[in-house]
Amino acid sequence: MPPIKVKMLDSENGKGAAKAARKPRPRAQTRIQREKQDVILEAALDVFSREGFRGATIDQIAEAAGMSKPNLLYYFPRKEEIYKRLMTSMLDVWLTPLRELDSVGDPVPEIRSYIRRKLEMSRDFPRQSRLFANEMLQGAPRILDVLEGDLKQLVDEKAGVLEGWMQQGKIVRTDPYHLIFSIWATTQHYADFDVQVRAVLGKDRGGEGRFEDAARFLENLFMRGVFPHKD
Amino acid sequence: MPPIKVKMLDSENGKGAAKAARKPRPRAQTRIQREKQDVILEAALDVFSREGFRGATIDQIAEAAGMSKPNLLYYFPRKEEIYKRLMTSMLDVWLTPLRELDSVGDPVPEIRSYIRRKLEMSRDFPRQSRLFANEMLQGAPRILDVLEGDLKQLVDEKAGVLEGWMQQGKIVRTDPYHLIFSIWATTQHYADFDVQVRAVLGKDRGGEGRFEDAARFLENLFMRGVFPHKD
DNA sequence: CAGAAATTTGACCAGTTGGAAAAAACGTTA
DNA sequence: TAACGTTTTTTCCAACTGGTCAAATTTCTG
Repeated sequence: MPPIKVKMLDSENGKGAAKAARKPRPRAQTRIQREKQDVILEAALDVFSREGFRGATIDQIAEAAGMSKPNLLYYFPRKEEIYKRLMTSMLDVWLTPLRELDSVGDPVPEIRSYIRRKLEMSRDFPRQSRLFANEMLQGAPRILDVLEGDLKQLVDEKAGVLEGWMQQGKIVRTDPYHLIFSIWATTQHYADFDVQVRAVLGKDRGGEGRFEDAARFLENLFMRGVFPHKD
Repeated sequence: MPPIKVKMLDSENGKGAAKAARKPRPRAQTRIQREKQDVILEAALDVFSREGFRGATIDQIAEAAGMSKPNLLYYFPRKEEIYKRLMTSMLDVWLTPLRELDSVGDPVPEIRSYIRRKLEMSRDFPRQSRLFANEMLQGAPRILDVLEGDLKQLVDEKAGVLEGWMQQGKIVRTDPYHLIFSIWATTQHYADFDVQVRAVLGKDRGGEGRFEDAARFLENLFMRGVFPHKD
């Protein structure tokens, strides 16, 4: 009955999707459908990223989206659908910076701008970062297959790129996987642990400028640490 | 009625604690009380670190602790008590490595061993790390005062130590706060994002050796990045 | 061992939760 | 405007939630 078909990263259940409608015309999405779905996803991002999957309630999401619970359930027949949709779309965006790491480019600006872009994502999409972190903390029960599949593959490839640069002597010889981890960790920290960062920096230094400072610091850390130095 | 008095980092509610017992003898803790409380806290750490405060249920904790819900509630009359106890004791342990950073020592081994100890904590107490991370993701509603108080104070002090070293030219001149953040981020990553790390490293490299590799990598990153280099 | 204190259990409760069903309201288009 | 598909609201429910309470059981102490 629900007119929304969601592409999901399902792995186990293949039963709920049956129940063929009498009029099998899916009939393309309405304008309202698209709009409301966006509103819901936006609200859900807020709630899920704070409370995690179990901690979030449909009521909270519905209220944040400015609609009644049954109305919300009309668009996403179950809580998990919302979460999955958020997850997949987030993962896609989230990995774009790494995908753009180009073996053809020069290592220094390539790595530098990768770090910068990742930091910008923490600044501009902190909730997505937290959503992801929340899933990780829970042991990634819903996206483990993605991690072991697409993500591993992408990282393997980029680790290869880094290793190539190392062999050419363009960057210091080190573990490419842990290098990637450290970039993830340091940049995402500013989204996931934002409260702590701001609390420690205090009112004066905890403003928007903290991202500038972080960028400067990280660039320094990685450049001096990762690249051969001759001074 | 409940014989357990918990030291908590309360900030607002000062009402529930009243209700003076008729026999005001607190009567010291029983052996059973100590044992069971430990069992409960252990179980609660498991559940809270995975599900967060809201996501965790007393039933889950009780089952993990091998006792009935009312029995558990006999020792900790409310869910929040358990959480607070975990939080305070965890925070204390968690900051020990930073407290030990000694201004008198030599910067290189001091910072190096700080990183090592933090990484060891991620390896040996990953659930504590995740518990903390979970609280951060939620905006630290229950420990914000600690962050802005004790934690900030400690970090301010240690940032001062780092700055001293910088002025002596013993370490590279950089932002001491973000340096501390980056050590936190990179080391805690191996606890909080453990699933991801293992998924990406794969079966062959994802074993226990990953902490060795991480230690080697991080040492390299920070030493070469933070300290003046003359080769 | 008796009695008291400590511990455990079972039954229970009110509020919340995810979700179903159906009817009502709305919008569109022939 | 009538008919039909879409959207929204109302009502409802069973399972789960945090927590209470009194009774039953176990453990300790004199």
